[in-house]
Amino acid sequence: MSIANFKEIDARQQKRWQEAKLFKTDALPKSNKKFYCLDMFPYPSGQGLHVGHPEGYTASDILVRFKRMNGYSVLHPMGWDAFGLPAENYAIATGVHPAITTQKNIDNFRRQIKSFGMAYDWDREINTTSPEYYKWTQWIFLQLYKKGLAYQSTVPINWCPSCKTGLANEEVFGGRCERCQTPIEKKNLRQWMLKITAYAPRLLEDLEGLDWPASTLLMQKNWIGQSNGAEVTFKVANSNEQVTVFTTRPDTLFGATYMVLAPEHELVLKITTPEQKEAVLAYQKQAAAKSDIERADAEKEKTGAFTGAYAINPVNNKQIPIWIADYVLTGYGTGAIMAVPAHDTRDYAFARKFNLPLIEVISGGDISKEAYTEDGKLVNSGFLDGLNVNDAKAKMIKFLEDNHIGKAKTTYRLRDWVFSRQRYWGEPIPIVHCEKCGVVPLPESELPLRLPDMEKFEPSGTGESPLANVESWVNTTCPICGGKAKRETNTMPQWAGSCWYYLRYMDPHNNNAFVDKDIEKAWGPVDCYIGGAEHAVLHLLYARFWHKVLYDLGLVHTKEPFAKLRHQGMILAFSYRDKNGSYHPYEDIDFKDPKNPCLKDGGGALTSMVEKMSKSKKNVINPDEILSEYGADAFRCYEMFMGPFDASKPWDTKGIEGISRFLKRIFAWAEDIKITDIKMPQELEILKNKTIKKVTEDIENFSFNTAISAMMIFFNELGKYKEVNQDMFASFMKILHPFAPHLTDELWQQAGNKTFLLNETWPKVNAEMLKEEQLEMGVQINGKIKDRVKIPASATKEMQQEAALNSAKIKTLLEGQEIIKIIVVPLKMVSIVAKPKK
RNA sequence: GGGCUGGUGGCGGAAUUGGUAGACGCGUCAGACUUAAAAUCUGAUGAUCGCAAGAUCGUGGGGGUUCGAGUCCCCCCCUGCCCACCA
Repeated sequence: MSIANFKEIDARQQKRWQEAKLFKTDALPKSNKKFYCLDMFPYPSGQGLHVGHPEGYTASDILVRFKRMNGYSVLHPMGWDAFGLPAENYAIATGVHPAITTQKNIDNFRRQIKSFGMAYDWDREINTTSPEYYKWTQWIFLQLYKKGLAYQSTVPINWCPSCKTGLANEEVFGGRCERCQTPIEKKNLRQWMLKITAYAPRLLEDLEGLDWPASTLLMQKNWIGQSNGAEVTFKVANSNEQVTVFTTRPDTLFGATYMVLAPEHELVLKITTPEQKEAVLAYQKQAAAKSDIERADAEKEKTGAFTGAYAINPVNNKQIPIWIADYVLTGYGTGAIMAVPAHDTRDYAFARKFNLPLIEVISGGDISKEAYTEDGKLVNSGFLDGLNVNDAKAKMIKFLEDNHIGKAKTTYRLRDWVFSRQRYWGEPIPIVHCEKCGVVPLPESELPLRLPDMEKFEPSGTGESPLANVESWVNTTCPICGGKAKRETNTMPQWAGSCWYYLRYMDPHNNNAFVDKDIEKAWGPVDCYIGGAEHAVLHLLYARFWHKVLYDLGLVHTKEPFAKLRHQGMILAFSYRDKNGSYHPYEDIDFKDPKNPCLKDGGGALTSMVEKMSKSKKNVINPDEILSEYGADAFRCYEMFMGPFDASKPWDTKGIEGISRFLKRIFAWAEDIKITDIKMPQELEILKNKTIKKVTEDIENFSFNTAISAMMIFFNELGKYKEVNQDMFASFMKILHPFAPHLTDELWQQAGNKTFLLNETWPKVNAEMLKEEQLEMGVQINGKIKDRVKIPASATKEMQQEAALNSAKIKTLLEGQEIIKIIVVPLKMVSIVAKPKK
């Protein structure tokens, strides 16, 4: 019996696969059975692969190998999302060009990913920073521009004083920069914007029918944030001005006791009375100076100022005061609200603070204590009195529309997308600014517009990109008039390249189009997309938006890019702290007493926690080390065995030992056995069929952990046999192959086969065989399990009942008892209800 | 504050529509092999009581529905994630 050398097996098999071009995908699927399985491509960071990366890649690899063995043409590509801040920041610090850093990191990532034996077609590898790729990112931008979906705007943007760049709302968390945690400031800058809001209704509607995790669908829904309500126009008293407000509660219009404009609202200074001017200006100044953190703090006291002006409620002609306050946001609705303090918690707090009146219009609550926001009967509301909230809404909207003072209106929380960054390491925006002609898109023939070489990458600090310093690049001629012009110096955000990469994989070397139409029709859409839940909103929403634009242009044939989506959970790790709070590495810990881990050197007891891996917590696992110790197959199987695919779960290096033992046992067994044409015992045949069925279903359901468990149970039995027939051996090798491809191909070839398992056919389940199985059934008396009896899988209800009543133990227990009822659960149990005889 | 998750042995986790809780693996203990250790193999392993057969209790806590609840209903507690004045 020899010991498996997994390192050698990995190397040998990977070489054979490569020489045989085993993973090469044809230009088009062979039939309509196609399977496009996509991993979210990584950002190639300097740290190398995290143990979390291969979790998703292994799952997609299992699926792809499984589908291929089931006769599908598969597309399974990998590439690099390589633009981004870390490489640029590294360049600023060291002077090393981002292209060099990026290339080095990509080479390392590719080496690591290849070492796991993933069945990627590496001929389709893409890199978002290569001009051949970003040519088409720029090309799509031009299409967006031509459709009027890209526009310039001077907007108060989120400015990170540390990164010296603007950030999208989505990159700001809690008022701080997503990357460096610096508090955000406001800065007015000219920006390129993408009109994603134009697609808000479709981005919402088309979520229906996607096979995505429910929580992700919900997050997208909330992010788009549809709310249905009405716009109502109020005249300003003693003035020609009018204010339109948006409300989701038109039913409460009779309860409006004041109005609030956002401090930045354009009408504020026009309507403010001279007496109030000073107070209003002071408040505006104060609001502008506030940081986002302060403004977003919902717990803080309400603030505001009275303008001196009054608005006329169009339904009852009452005059109500107009205030300004920063709890009303410029960017949402119309930037103005009618305040109904009796039935809105924010208005209630504001009215209490400034002693504004309340009018109850919906009964059911106690408005002397708090705002009442639930349903109830309308009161004090003229023609709405007596209705419930929903009916009142409908009736009010009809009234508003009939009298031309308002209309039904749907608004969205979604904002347009700030699509420019004042950065070097991104796709140049293919636009020139001509002195005569203004904004001129670059002709498509001039793409790609390459990034110029640079030596210094510091941001200008004024808000302009470092590209502004490269005069030879910036100064150009206008494509229309030939006159003097300057290139756009903003670059695209990191999300740009990932908005369409899944299309490029289908046709990665096409020089004439971003993807050939027929090829897209054959491979699209992505059948299964796998990646982390952290992209549940941003990347997935942006990519859907671009896809819909391309769909409208007739360039892709489906409305949605990703038919099915699954997230892998995060891989965490145990960390151990002593009573002083210091972390200790795994090697220093004694686990003798499983309930009380302590330090090996006699130090005190430790408390364990499951946390994210980080150097400071001394719990980082390096995939390269694991791989060289246990081999690729053990790594793959362990990550799949740890727990449910989508749950976050802690890495436990002890756990991989168990998997490694499982694989070693298989190797030792396979080296030892004789493969002949003997007949195997029926119990083993039954178990084999059961296992095939279970593994097949589990792969389809992403239950990889239980699939491995089923194969362990099978092998615990199979491993006892020293002579097996070809079918038994082949079936086991085939179902294990997607999980442990190196070991199984090695053993397959050792057994004299010239083929690769990937080209073999997935084993079929013999349903007849499963009927022969002997099952153990529970017998309950009055709800408690009293005995277990054997029945065949083909047993009828009558046979089950008979078997239960024939049990000696049950007979004894039923002596002197009267049976009231017998419940038979098919193939599971018999439940007897009995009570003592009188 | 809102939304979404999840809470099962010492640990990771199993458990179709309510139907035998703890599969599989780790760890631990005992035994075999060994001069010894490692590796490997065999067995035991939810808790409590008991020599034993067995009994009782057990899926965050408390109630309920049911012949039967980890699973369904009501109340409460805790974890993690996301969003936070969206009218």
